[in-house]
Amino acid sequence: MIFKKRTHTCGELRLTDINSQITLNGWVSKKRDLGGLLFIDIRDRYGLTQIKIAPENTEAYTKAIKLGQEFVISVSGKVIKRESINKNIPTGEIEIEVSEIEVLNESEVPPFVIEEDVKASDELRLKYRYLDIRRKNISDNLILRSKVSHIVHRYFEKNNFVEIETPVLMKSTPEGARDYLVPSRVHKGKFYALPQSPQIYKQILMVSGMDRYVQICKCFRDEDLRADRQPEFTQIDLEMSFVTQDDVFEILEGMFGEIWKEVKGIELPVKFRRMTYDEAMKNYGSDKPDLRIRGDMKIENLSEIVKNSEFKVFQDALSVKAGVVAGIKLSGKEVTRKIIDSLTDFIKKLGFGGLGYLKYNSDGTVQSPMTKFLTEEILTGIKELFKAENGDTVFILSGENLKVLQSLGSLRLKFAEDFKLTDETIYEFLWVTDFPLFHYDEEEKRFFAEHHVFTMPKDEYIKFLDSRDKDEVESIRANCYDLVLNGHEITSGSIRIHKPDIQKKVFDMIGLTDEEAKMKFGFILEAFRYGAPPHGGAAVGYDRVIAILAGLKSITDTIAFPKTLRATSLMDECPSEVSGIQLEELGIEISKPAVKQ
RNA sequence: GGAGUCGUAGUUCAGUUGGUUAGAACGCCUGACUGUCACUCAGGAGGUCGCGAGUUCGAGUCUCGUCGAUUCCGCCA
Repeated sequence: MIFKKRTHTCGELRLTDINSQITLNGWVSKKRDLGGLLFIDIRDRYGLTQIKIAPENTEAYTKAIKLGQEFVISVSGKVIKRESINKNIPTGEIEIEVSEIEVLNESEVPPFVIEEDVKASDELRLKYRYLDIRRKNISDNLILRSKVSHIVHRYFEKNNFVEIETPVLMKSTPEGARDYLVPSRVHKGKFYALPQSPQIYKQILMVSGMDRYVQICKCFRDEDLRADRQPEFTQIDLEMSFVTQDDVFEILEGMFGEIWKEVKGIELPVKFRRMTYDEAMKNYGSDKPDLRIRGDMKIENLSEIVKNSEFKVFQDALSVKAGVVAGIKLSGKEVTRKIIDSLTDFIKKLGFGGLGYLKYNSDGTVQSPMTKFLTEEILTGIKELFKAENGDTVFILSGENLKVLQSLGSLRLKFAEDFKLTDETIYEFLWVTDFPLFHYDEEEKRFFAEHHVFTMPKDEYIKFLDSRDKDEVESIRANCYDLVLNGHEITSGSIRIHKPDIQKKVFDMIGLTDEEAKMKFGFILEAFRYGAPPHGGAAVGYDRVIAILAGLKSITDTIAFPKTLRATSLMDECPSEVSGIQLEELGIEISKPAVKQ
């Protein structure tokens, strides 16, 4: 098909282009028919330009009058100054006096109007994603994503990293998340797995001497989804040899520094704040604290102050070994009966009997259902600890340590949201370090690796690898770290075990026999026997980073073709059934679901 | 796997205590209008109230089931 190709995009013409003869290609966005004069906004991904068609130009006018929304057109004409300026768009000072118009393609009436402030539901937008992407709000995210990708590639090349592609069809390793499986036709009854991350390959590449590896890669996890979790997502995956934790931090700080500088024009600190996991849990009840919250709202431990209290709820909590009484202060907000009730509801859903509170009224009195159980000394102690002033409210929970801290952490976030205490204009990066290596699972009565089985314990804890005492084992801290941004985990990594004896002890701890270890991880263990260098790395949750840069709550709109929470694609309707022949070739039979009565 | 919210015109929504012919806005179609930019004005078409069952003289409205979207917990780095 021959057509007049564009000389400019729909976003670039300005006053300086006046009198130029130009051609634009794009979509009909809006038509304003004044009976005689006809104005049309023509759109492409660069912007919007108004074209003017006068009835005197009979041929162009007859064509133009019949144009519908989303028709694809080529218009040629002269750039002229507008009689009345539109300040809302960059091309608002000019318009095109059309001499010639060509319809390149017609369009059916779209199922929703393509405009920035779209009214359509997510469901409809996903079904017609190609129309959704015509909206600037979405296309800008994809363009941003591409820009960051270029920055990342450039940065790592400059830092002497090698970009290596690792297999998408790999061996299923049952540790961690559920794998997506791909049946093998050649080996009936056997399956490949799609990578949850290229973890094992990148460590083997370190054994190969590749030294500094990076890859922006797709990862897959067959788990239930959330707003910030898609079944397939993207990581910036990296691994380095002969490094310590600080070297990995430095490389990533540099990377985020460049991204923020180029995308946001913001200079990030050269080094990010750091906090240990234990500090984060103790102060914020979370391993990914949001540090943007005004007043910080740290959790305070009240166990010492109330230990002699006769209040039964506190006594019960403190009588068990891991029991604690702790609280959090909400400053200067009017806490009504209604708010207390809704907070109590919130806390009850987390498994508590109730929520204690001390409300310091403006007249100096203290309002609380607990005052009658607490002595003057205790009340003073609490008030002093929190530096509570009139108008503040202190909320108190008691029970098992971790649960109390996490729940106060949730409460902290809820306060931040309900009372708008978060400074949305800043970016708070934070390294959380020294994660526990293991946790004990009460149901399965065994230890599990907190991060993954190749994580190196910190030197001073290696002695506990032979212990089986729950407290001792759970006290082991690892060379394992997360990077947290505004309360979101955006990077996770560790220094890996490169010594076979330590690796064996870790396998022993999680109850993996030599034989099982060999079956699951044999190839990597074998590789490690041939001179594995000390190494470590991390993986950056790319979709989340883009979402934060774009100011989005969900990662969905950072992805061109995302899936729903039930892991389907509404546009192409996958997953879908396959033919009997396809199944037969794979040696697969579908078991019939039990008929419901 | 569990809990919540939502599902009514092409779209976004309203629809009272269960009661006659289910409404609005935008979009669409027709007509008028030569400086609009959310153009304006006049008229018109457009409905399996997600689907199925039940209660009832009568269901968009109540009950149960089911499907889909979404938020959270479990799960997941």
